[in-house]
Amino acid sequence: MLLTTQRKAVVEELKKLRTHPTADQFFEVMRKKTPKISIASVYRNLEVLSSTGMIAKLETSGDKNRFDGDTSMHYHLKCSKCGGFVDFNPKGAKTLEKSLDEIKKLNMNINKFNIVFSGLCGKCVGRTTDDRGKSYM
Amino acid sequence: MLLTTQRKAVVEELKKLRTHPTADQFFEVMRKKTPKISIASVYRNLEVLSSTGMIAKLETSGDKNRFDGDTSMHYHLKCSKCGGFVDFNPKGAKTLEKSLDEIKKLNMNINKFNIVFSGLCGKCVGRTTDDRGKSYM
DNA sequence: TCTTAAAATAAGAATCATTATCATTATCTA
DNA sequence: TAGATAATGATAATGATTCTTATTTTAAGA
Repeated sequence: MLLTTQRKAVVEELKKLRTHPTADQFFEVMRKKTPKISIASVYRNLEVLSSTGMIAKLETSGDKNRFDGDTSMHYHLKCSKCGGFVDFNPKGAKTLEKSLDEIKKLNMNINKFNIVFSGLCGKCVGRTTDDRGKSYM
Repeated sequence: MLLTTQRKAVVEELKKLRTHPTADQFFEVMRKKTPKISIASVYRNLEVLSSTGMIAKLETSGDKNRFDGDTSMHYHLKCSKCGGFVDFNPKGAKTLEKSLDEIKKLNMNINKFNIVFSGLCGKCVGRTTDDRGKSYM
């Protein structure tokens, strides 16, 4: 993958945001900076950049994928009414219970969680793969 | 919401599966039992049944939503190559680190996790809402 | 058990986010 | 700078999901 001028700009602009935009929302942001950019390039580049770990793809959105310039380990809190996404850093809260206590203090009424670990299963380990997701371990 | 014969059948058939099917995959399963069923009804009923908590929706949009008849608290392990989804019960593993240790024993090479808590944010609590997600707390 | 209103269903059309195509342009390497 | 490779822009194609509407089922009261 080439780190082109456009791709650098995508990473840079995404890192400025704390809004966890969808691809089409981010297209509008990029368009203000570089009006010639194509929506196909935005989709393509968000995908390829997240596959290398330079940005993060939030795959538990319920609807569209969202992207995050912050690749450090953190959780997300999603409001099921307004659709807003905010970060939650579980630094002190080692267990799920502790995290939920912390989240309650944020005035957030959690009623659901989606926890998905992804990687290669036993059958697929050893096969050639394009998966180059960033490791947190 | 009426618990019609069809909806009872949807819940019953989904609970038989451990495959976490997408809506269209589940349509094929249902069709074998009740050939007249419409794909629109499958989408509609999986949605409404998960909104009441009778079944679970796996909001791992990475691709399509998947549905799970098992509504007990558990995590999911997703293979990024073959696309398979399997359950992980974190009963003994209180912390994320412990969970990751357990998952390694399952011969699964995790390189990513998505953790999303959902509910109502401070602004939206108190507003009327259609959100009736099942509470785990 | 009828009757009636409300809710659910089937079938297919419409929508719309995402992906694919392909000609053009940018980038890398020698 | 030239040639090879990869990326981009524009737009068409795809396909999953939602919407529409006529019909059927359901619940509950007479």
